[in-house]
Amino acid sequence: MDNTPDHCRVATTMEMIIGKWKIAIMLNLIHYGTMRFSELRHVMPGVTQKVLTSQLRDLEQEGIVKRVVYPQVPPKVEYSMTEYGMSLQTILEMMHEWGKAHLQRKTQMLFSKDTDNQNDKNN
Amino acid sequence: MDNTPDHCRVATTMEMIIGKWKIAIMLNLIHYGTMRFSELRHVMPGVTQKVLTSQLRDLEQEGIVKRVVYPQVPPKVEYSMTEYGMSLQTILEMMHEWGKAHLQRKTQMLFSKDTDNQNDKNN
DNA sequence: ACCTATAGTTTCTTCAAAGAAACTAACCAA
DNA sequence: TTGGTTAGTTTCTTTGAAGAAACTATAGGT
Repeated sequence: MDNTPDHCRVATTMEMIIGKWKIAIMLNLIHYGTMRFSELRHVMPGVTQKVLTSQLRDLEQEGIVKRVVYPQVPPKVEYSMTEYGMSLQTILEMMHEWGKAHLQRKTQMLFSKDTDNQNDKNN
Repeated sequence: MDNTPDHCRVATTMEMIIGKWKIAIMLNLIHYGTMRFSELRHVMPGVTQKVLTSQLRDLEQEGIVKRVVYPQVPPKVEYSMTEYGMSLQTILEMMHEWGKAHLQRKTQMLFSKDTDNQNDKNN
């Protein structure tokens, strides 16, 4: 009675955090501690500068990621998880584990499909 | 060295599961056990039939949701989490909790912004 | 003959997120 | 003065997801 419309809003909240590359960014920052912009780009080839920037801005605005600019030339900007952001660590790592297992499961299902007809022959 | 490109793929996997309404669907199914199509629609006003159907199909295809059709007129179709889907329960509930707290935090920040200037007066 | 209920499907439209590619700023080194 | 480095921004295009609204199938009731 008080938990029903809840579900919707919570999902909405999670979406802010889950945007194509945000999980990957956070996992990398948790793993490496602190990273420069170019390092993030390096461990995540496939994301464009524009998108990476905007995802980082989003996370920063939510208080999950901290951005530190060093006034140098060439520029140096370091990103890291805030303490608040770290409250997501367990969830993110569970997602990571679950996702890995899920991929394995799907791969297995592809193989077992091929051998499905000859099921008891091969074992 | 073996965990870097990983992050990308895992995020990709999670995306399949996180699509606008999927978290809400799963949380509801976990909470209520088994639900008819119309019941899902009822607890999630705001989602159209088309979208609800397609999200359910996705979840079904991933082996997370089970769909049971009763050959009746008018039709009766029941949805529930599979055992495999239930392996997401902990993650989903943690997301639920975290999301709730996150919303509260943001609400608080809105209020505290108003009173920020008079900070030590009020306490 | 018509209405109702349930669980969809179909078609058309809209919109935001994402991608590609080029451009910028600032300073240093050769 | 040309080039290199880093961390972006800008512009334009593409794509996919989602929404709105109407249509479908089927049987039982009146």
